[in-house]
Amino acid sequence: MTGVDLVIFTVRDDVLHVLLTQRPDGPNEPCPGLWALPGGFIDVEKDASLEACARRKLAEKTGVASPYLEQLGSWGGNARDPRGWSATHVYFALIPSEGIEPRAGGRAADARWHPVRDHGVREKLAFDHVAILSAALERLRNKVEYTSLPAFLLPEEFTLSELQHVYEIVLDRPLNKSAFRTRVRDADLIVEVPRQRSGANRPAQLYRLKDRRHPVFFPRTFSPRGE
Amino acid sequence: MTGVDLVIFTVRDDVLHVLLTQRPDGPNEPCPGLWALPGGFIDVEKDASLEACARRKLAEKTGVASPYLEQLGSWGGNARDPRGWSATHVYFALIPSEGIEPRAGGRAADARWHPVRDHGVREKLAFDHVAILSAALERLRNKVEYTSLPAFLLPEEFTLSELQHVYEIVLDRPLNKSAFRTRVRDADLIVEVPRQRSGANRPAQLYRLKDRRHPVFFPRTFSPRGE
DNA sequence: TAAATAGTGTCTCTAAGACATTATTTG
DNA sequence: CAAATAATGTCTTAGAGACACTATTTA
Repeated sequence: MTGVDLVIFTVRDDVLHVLLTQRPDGPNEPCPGLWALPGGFIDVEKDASLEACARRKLAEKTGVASPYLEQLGSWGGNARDPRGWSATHVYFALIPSEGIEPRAGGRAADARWHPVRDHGVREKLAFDHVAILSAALERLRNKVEYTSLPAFLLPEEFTLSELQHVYEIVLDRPLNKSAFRTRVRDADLIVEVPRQRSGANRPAQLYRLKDRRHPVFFPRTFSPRGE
Repeated sequence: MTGVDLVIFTVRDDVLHVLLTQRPDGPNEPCPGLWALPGGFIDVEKDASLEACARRKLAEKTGVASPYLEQLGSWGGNARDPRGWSATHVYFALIPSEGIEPRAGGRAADARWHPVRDHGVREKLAFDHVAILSAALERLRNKVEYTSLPAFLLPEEFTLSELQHVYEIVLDRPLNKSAFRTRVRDADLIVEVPRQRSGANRPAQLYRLKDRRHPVFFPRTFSPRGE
């Protein structure tokens, strides 16, 4: 049986979160009551491709129409599901948290954002989802070093300080301000919008992405970890 | 029906090659006579996992026991195979060409190395294998910029000049000699072997990889120059 | 000796990092 | 005014690129 699973990340209250659904209880249900990555099976009528299936499930769970989505990989074997040999195609999504509340749908008894600590989530996960989540985190943290991925965690308009802040959250380390700004400018990934964010201080210029679907690759990583 | 396909690269006569098999002719065979990536279906008895299946097929086709192997991604949809909705898990392998001759096995009428030009191969390919090969090439060429992947295309012992040469073949551009050498040295990925390669010139020191399974990631790409 | 390739040294340039400084708002 | 954050400038440093130079072998 071939399925599609999703690792959906967002940032809420300055912490990275992942969306999980609770497995239903029941006599023939595998991993009853455990938290799992949202997913399901391909509908050969509705889904023209694997990615179409992933987009459909993502819309069902979050209501987000066009988030950043990329394939993470696939996991398959005889040990991951008590019912026998199985394989799943896993996709990886980044969405802004503003105005998004997870929806319970179908057999997913409950869907909730879970804060991501060091290498995963506090709760015990179903199937091999610990390994999948861990791979997703590794992918995210690697790509943050040399791409514009964190921008997809922000709402449509954002300031440069806000952008730097999500980078710092995902990387879990501070970045240099002027280096960050020249890098972002040089990469030509954002455009000014004629508006500013004001507060009890100097107002900040607002920007939006030139392309909300494709990330930009920087020529270097942030900090050559030569150590 | 879920399958596993392989994109197996090697370098022969200073040119990148990919291994292809010819589809069998027959009344109910899809894409008869066209060249295709080697692959097949999972054997739930023999294959404990997707990767195990890929390694088994690779050994069958090439006889290579422990090559560099990584997952490339999966392709699935209703348009890729005339028989209907299908999905395949694709793996990506790099092997040295020395002493390796492709083996025809099972229904693969013929297996041959095909030179890779710009974006693929001269022959028409079966199914969606043009897209898969193109993705594999993109992955390879990207990773060559910041990893030690090309080293897996060389035999166990090699000189620094030979290593630089495979990089140049895959990248299709010359590299700076001294920069290349300091980078490789600093990355701590090779060790000297007490032997030299001699010819009609100064003999060259031979090296081997410290780890023939995992690539090393360099802190920067080769040429950040914004084209 | 010349030819050939191995291997190193020097200089420049780009972009990151550290950190100080200036700018512009509100209370 | 002070407080707060935005935005920029200056100096240093790491590593890539260009390219010249030295080293060591065979014929």
